[in-house]
Amino acid sequence: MSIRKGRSATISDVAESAGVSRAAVSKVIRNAYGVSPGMRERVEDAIARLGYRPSVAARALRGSSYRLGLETPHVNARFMTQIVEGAKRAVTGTPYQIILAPADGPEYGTLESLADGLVDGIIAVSPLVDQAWLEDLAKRVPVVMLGRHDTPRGYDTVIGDDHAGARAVMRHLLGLGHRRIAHLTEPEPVTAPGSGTPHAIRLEVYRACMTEAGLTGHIQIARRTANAASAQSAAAELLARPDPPTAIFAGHDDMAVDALAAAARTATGRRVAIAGYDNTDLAAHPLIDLTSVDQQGVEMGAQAATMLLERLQGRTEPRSYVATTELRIRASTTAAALG
Amino acid sequence: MSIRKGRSATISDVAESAGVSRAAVSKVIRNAYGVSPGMRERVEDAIARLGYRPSVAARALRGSSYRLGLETPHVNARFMTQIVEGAKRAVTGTPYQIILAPADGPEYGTLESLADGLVDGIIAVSPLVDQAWLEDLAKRVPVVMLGRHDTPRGYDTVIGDDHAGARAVMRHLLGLGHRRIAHLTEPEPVTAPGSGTPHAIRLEVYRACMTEAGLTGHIQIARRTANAASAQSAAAELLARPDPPTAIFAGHDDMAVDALAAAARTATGRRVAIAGYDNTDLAAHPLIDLTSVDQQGVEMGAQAATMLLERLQGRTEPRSYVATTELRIRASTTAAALG
DNA sequence: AGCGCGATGGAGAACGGTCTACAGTGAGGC
DNA sequence: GCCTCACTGTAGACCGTTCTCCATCGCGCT
Repeated sequence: MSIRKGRSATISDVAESAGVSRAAVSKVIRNAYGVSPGMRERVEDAIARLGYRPSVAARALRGSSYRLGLETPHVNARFMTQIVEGAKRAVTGTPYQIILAPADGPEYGTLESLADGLVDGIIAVSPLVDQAWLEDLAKRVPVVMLGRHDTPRGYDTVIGDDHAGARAVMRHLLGLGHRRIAHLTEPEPVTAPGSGTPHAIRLEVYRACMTEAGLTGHIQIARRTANAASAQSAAAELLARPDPPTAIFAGHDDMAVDALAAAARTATGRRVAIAGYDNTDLAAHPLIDLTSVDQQGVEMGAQAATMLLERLQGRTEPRSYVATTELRIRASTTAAALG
Repeated sequence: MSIRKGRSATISDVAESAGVSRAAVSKVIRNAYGVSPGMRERVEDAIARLGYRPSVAARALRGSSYRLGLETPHVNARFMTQIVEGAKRAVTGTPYQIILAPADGPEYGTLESLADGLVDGIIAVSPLVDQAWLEDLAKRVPVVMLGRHDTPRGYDTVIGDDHAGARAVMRHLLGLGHRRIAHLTEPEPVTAPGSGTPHAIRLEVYRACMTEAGLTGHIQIARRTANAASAQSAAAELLARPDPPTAIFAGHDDMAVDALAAAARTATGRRVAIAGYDNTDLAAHPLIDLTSVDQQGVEMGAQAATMLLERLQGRTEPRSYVATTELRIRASTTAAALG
């Protein structure tokens, strides 16, 4: 009963205080079989009296930490809020909690540090890690990858229908009569053909749509620079070209918002149609009013967490969830006069 | 050497593979005293060969997890990105990592679950927890509170100079000739007088400035509703009053951005001067162009993490860091014609 | 030769839980 | 009266580290 100063009560303290064994206390807190009502009551009293809380570290060492780790890349932060929201919703009512691990630079490091026994499962938004490496990781801890268009082996995936979403954007812009449509996207490695990232597919669809429309000559691609979070300068450079685009399809809303800024900053305050992706909450703001693709980020986050919980229940065969997309047309494309 | 399928290598595996004891391996990975160059090399070889990574859970159980927990409230998310950025920067080059714990509802739960042996220190943005409870928490694990204007005992605090910041906003708005200035703030408990929250102080300064200017009769306070993240409806209600304000001082940028939306949505698209707080990156966007108070969020986050590291080094006397503020005047206040 | 000493490596006890195997106990069936 | 059995509760190993002794060894010194 005498707890050392500044230390929390342990299961031994509770056991001593309740006059039972540690194993008995463990049974009570785990709702395990073989506990008489009388003992349950005594133990619960002792727990309340001492303010006992089980040590996550000790639990994790033996079995589960009851924490799910969500790796959040620094870019595209606004979309992540949807994912987090959904994941939190999915674990409500379960003993599990979501913790976030901000990825500084190389995703490998963040993922590994999550896997170092801290969490029972990982949701990652790191499309660039090697598949073999990922399979290896998934052998140790359940993994759900967000936005990875490959055939998952050992892990699960949650993706949006990037083909449909990107095509909807392009059809919309082409339907408005735009011909000089540019694509604003992520730095090179993220869009490498065949890498299976959402941005690679959106770029690929952009190219395909331009080609189908006979606009191969008007294909223009601008990229956010790797070290700057903002895509403003990339967009500005695009608008300053001799033959500037009349429309920009941005790879996600954060870049689209940056493009809006770049357009607003031009000397003439040029009206250029701008579309984004993810339908983040800022897109609906009347001063931004951004046409964007809703890919149900919240639902994606919830599905990802649910899949992890299923794995922890014992599922072993891989699953994939594909979120449907819907184009939200707003003033950022419709109000721009076609130059 | 034979590692069970799907499990990571343990320190024992490394020890066996290198032909040394577990203690020796531990010494090597901790850079402890008493390691010969020869042994170091053999152990490091074995570590590389097996891809060994120490278990965080086991480390945490014995001593340190090398993780610092940052509790992030769901509201005012954009300000949090600054804090996270700063905290990450401060731990760069140390063995520590930042993990984020999104607070769902009651802060007590999130903080306790962080304190359950998961992290070596806690940065919290939960001004509403009871001081005695907090002191108790701080006895078990180092705690830095962000935005808590009390005299810390046992924990540290990082705050902005809310008196100066709020006064700068009010002086600015009054200087522009506004008389009907409203304050848009957080729900009731967060602004309770004497609670020492930033929002309580900003509200208090608002009242004081209005009173000093002889505008007691024009004091109008609107609050975000507790269950809605957005302050749009609160701002809309404000603008629909019979005697609507010509200026709104919003408690932070997210609410200010909501107020901008509400103003833009009015039938007349009313021009109302709007000022925020925190100078989030969106404030500088030309389509938002929000007057706001820069309180050096990144520096606050960095200071908070640094203070934790100091505590972990052994510091025991409490410290407080007060960030200076600077008003960034933008079009959201200067472009509005005074009604 | 005997001694002290710094340098090196190891043995083994924690840390706080979980979980398996087992002991005790009282009731019921024969 | 004895055996079986369901039900409770406990003992003790184990998870993967850290860390405090402790043993050993080579070496210089008296």
